[in-house]
Amino acid sequence: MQASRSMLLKNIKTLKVIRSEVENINHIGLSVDCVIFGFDENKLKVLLMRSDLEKFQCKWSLLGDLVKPDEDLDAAAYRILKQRAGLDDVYLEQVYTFGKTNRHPGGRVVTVAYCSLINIQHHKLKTLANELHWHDVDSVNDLAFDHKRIFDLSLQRLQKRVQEHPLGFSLLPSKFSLRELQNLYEAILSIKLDRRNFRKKLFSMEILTDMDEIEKNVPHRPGKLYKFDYDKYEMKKKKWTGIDF
Amino acid sequence: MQASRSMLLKNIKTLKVIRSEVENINHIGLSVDCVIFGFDENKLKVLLMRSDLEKFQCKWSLLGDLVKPDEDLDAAAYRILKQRAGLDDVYLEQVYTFGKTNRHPGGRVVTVAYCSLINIQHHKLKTLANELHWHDVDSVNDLAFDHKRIFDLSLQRLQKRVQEHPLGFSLLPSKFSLRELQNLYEAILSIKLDRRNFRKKLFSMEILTDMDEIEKNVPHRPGKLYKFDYDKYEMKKKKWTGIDF
DNA sequence: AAATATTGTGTGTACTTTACACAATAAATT
DNA sequence: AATTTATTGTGTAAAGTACACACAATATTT
Repeated sequence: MQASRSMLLKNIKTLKVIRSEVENINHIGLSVDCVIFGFDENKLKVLLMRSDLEKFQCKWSLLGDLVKPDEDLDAAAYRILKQRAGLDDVYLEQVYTFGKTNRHPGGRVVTVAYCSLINIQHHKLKTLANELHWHDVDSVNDLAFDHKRIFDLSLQRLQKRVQEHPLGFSLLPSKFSLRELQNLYEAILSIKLDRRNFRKKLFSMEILTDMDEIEKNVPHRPGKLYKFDYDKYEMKKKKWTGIDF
Repeated sequence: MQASRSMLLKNIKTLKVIRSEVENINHIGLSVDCVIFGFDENKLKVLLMRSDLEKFQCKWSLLGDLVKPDEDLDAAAYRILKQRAGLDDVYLEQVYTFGKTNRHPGGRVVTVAYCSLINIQHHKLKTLANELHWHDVDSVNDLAFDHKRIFDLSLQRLQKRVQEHPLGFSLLPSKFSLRELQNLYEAILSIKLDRRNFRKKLFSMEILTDMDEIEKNVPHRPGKLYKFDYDKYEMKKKKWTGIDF
């Protein structure tokens, strides 16, 4: 044991050289990929970067990187978001872990997907090492690695979560009209909603505060502005019991 | 590059000896932990094993092991279940990945939790290396590592999933009475349900087939037996659209 | 002043959920 | 054989929720 420790110290340089080989043979790399959703021009968007791997150089990919050995998994996700896009103050949620042996061309890498919803106006992106771009979700198709699958699952998860929890509001300005809110749901869920029933539903939930302001710079009758009241939501939210399938 | 490869071959034994050190310093270990739920005597149960680590020798733990470098993540989960409990033919579902740096005393190990529901009668356990036991879920409290947290989250996930999908049936014999089914839901969700409304709900879903048989060996009027019809469920299942929070 | 685009509002119908009580039956006990 | 016990099987009314649907009011642009 003592012998092997001193040998380790002597071989440290050699180890560094051969580390990539060792990793491929004996170890599993761990990465995080972030699927960041935004909403702009009535469309749901996803933030993508240019892949840094040669093989995939021309393709877009999710915002990802390897997790460091002394870094909490969640912390890695926040670091990556900060490093790749300069994003701070966003809430990330773990989605799923992808672990096929052949999913990454550079060796065995298991990746944990995280996702977030941000207001594109409120978060200015800092482009650093990598090129960044907001893509329409319906035109995402040819991503690097297995990122299309990761993206698809994240979108599916978002569609479910947005129906069960008041997440949608974080994609909008803090004051919004009911039309903006309805457009948001229609975009995320790819459905058409009845305007009267949508309003009735939202008002009956009593989670919106009337700001006594109206929209500006619209070429038609302006709508009233509201904000989402989280406390009211906490009071009123459904408690789930019983079968529902 | 060629030099480093031959060096790798020469040092392979040394590398094996020092691997655990290297792992602690440079690498992240990856494991899978399985949370297996069962149902017996009207109680929800979870399958636990004795920890193999010394420090935790007296504690129970989830069924887990390291993922092999050339093994798909899902495959590792199925292998572990087979090796630890002799279980085959069960459906596993990924729950969450736990990645705090300090979660495992033996070094950096990130673990992916999987969960499953099985019928205790239909799957005979094979105790191999490790002692196994079915524990009542409400009396689970002092597990090894962070397994209590993993268990808690898995139970929470189960409670949600069982309300949205017809998973509960896999915990029962293929022919069951409505009382057994109701007991199951009451046990998983820790709630009391109205018997008449429960029956009405289930019948109105038209997912049960009447087997024209009755219970045996009950000290009271026996109930009719039914089976779950997956095809009917597929036809009838809810499609979710709209806001629901 | 007229045209345009969108806001704001109400009602009836169908369906779903909930609360609640009593007679029928098989087994076990006397 | 009669009684007790434990549980099955059944219906209805009231409250709430979901859905389909049309028209007048208003701010902006032409």
